[in-house]
Amino acid sequence: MTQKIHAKALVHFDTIRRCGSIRQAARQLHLSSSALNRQLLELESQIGAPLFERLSSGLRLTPSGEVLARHVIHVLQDAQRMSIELEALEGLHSGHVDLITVEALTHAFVPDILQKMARHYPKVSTTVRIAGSRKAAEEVSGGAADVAISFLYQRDSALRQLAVAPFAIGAVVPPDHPLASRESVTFNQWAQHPLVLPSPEISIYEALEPLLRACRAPLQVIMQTSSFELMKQMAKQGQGVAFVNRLGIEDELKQGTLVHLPVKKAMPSLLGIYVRAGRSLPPAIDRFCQLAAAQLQLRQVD
Amino acid sequence: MTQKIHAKALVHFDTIRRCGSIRQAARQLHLSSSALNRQLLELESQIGAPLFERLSSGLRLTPSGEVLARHVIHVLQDAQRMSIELEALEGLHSGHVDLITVEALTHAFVPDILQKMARHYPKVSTTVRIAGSRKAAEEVSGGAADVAISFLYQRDSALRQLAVAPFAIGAVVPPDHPLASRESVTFNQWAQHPLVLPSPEISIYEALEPLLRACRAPLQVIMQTSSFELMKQMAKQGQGVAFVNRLGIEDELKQGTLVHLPVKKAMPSLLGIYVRAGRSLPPAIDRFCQLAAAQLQLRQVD
DNA sequence: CCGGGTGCTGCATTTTTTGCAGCACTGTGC
DNA sequence: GCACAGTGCTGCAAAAAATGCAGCACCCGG
Repeated sequence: MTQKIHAKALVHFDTIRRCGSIRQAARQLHLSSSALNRQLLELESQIGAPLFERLSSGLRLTPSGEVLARHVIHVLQDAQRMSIELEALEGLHSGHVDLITVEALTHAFVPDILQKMARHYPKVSTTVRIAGSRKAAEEVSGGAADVAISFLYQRDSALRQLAVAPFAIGAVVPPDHPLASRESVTFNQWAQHPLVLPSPEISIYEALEPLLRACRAPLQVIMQTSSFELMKQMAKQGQGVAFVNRLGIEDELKQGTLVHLPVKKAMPSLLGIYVRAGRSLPPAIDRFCQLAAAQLQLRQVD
Repeated sequence: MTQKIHAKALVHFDTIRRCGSIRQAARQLHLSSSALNRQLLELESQIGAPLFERLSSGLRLTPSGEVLARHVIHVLQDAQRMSIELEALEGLHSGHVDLITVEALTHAFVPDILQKMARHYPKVSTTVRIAGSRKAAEEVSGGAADVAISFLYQRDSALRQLAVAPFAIGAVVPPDHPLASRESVTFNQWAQHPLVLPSPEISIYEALEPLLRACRAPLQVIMQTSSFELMKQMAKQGQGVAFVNRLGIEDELKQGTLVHLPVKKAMPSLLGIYVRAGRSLPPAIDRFCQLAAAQLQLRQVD
């Protein structure tokens, strides 16, 4: 992304122009259409002339709009050029990212991000701490870490969510498990088997808890742990059924040593990237977040 | 002035660069130094590098700062160019200014502005209404007029003050008046003579009122009027002493038919240019205000 | 005539910007 | 040597701006 030096209204105008529609641009910019509309009206008032013709199907540039559009394009392009110039000068040849995340992401998700980070910005150093999902969020809102990549259910006004993606929670068992071939299984059916449950520090606990309460049959809980790795190993050895999302067991799924069977009616995990609200991100952290968001989108679709 | 399309921070950065000092730039921009300082810090945080070296006597650009400065200069220059292009297109070939002002300014101040306006922007139409100073302000805050050029003592949060200048209030008499040759005269001395006083609608009343209350001698008020012209004529004919500021009697002062003797301890009149607060000005009104502000500065110094 | 698309607006809320007052520091002149 | 005027910077509270929600009017294709 180009520098965020320039007035939002200009970038927004540019987006509206490209989309040909306010509402569509709003979706692309993660803004409400009303906010965007008002920015456009304000801009037109400043210019003193309408920038778009309002057609029933959207917008088309007026002559004045084209003049402004040219200017904005020049400005944003030159900003991009300057951005590169600044980076070459010193921008991303220094900097540090203090990341805090959860154990489940240490197997693939976070290493992948770090690899890309190291490739693009080798001079940026990184520290990674592991914590429970809520604890990770607290560290960021308290300023003790720059970025959290964590599963959170409730929004926190002290945090800004840069990206999110849902990941279905499923039962995890070896492929030879009796229920492994079923298309879908309800939680009550799993409840008959030995269970490996997360302890409350782990976010999945929150998603599972309503199901556990609703389940009237006696549960055979053979272990409750905050260690994702331990849950996974227990599942792998067939000692019990664990409940997690895809992330962190993707190798095993590919190798066929585990199968992941989505649990009906379970809230999906919400993996998000969080920074402290109201903070302007230094370039190193900004780039890190962009890479992380890209990685998130990548994992979500495949 | 160039378009106000761009982020304030950029224009402010440019001003800081030219001034070489935050506090000086703040004065020039009519901002507090703290606000400006924070904008600079925020900008540096966005860029990820300091833009100025802090010397004890001010600021000097760093290499990163020079890169940004170049970009900003390009942007602002191109904005200027675009501005002209837009005006040529349609900007100031239409538009209307709804002005409300006070009688005293109809002799020279407002006509001068209107003349310049007509010369620079012949297609912009203007309406001018006359009212008492407070009434004029109300019309603007209520949206019934675009601009007020008026004397106001108390600030109104519904109004934005684009410019102000103080004008000393003085006694106005023909040159052959007994006290005309005095260097300075106290209000009490004037009180012995026949007085022509303003009525409360006129702002000068507010400035005079404390002096009138403080004056224990019996006053010989031969007339109280809201008509500036009437006060002036009464003074000219020697029927009584009027109290006004220089504006509106400048012709007579130049011709020598009246003299203006500042009254000690009288609050000066505060002539200001006002628009509704929180409003973004259409180009025509914006230009009008700029011309008016320039005229204000012109009259103030000479 | 319905449903989904558009731009737009009033209102309450959140977020950002601003000014005031005051701190620490640095040269300058007496 | 020491007050003094100048600098940049910061905590806090008030002012201002941006935003989202819900809902309006409109238009077009089924």
